[in-house]
Amino acid sequence: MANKGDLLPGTLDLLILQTLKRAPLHGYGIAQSIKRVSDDALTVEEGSLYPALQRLLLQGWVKAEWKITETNRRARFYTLTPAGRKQLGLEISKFEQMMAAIGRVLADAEEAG
Amino acid sequence: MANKGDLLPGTLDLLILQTLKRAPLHGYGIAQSIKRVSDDALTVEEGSLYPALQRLLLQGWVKAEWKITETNRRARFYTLTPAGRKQLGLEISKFEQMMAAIGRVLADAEEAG
DNA sequence: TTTCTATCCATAGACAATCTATGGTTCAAC
DNA sequence: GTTGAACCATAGATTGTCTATGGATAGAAA
Repeated sequence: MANKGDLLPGTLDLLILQTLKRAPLHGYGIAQSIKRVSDDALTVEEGSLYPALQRLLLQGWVKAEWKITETNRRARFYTLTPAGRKQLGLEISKFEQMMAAIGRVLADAEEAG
Repeated sequence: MANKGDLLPGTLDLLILQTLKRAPLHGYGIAQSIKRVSDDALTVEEGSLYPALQRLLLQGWVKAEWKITETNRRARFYTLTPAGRKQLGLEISKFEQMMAAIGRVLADAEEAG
């Protein structure tokens, strides 16, 4: 089974927060950015993205304001809050610990227990 | 939100298959092994483990037989099948691709788009 | 001989996170 | 005036993991 989806479950918030760390962006732009920066390996569906943004708003990790885009449209721009920046740090370190742990399991060859 | 759990969603099958690659094991032993090899960073709850094993059985990636343990108990020993071994390879490479992609996003600092 | 702990099995139900599907608005190009 | 891309957003299905529960047995300790 594993994951049939477009990204690893549990990593979406991390990806969004990290993307917003670079600069405030609207939802569509966030999805584009993640796709582009990951060389098309990660695709965030809108049905995943907007609920995630709602969660992040509720947590106070991002804030949103309506602005006009370069293409002259109304769009909600999301900005990382200080709390969000802190949260991003937490998630990164948690994620790295996970990766290290999984790496140990994958690297494990053969020894006594 | 991220993940409150004990492991990254989407990685459990990978961890189980990898653990069984070393040697056939019963459920309890699989959980112990993952915990030990990961230096206690990854804990697989029984309520996660057994449903996962059922899925793996259904997929034909592992097979099971009742045996007697070293401690003289009846236990179901799970063994990786050839298909399971192949699947493990797939999941590892998929996982590594994911990690690389996420790594690119995390490493991304500041540039035009 | 009772009781406790560790070893083992397994399922039901809750919950969280993502995806699919849908529907809508507006700008710009044709 | 139609099309397509840029944008928003929600409902419902699905999946995966966790919590909670329940049970059996071996061996040690009391």
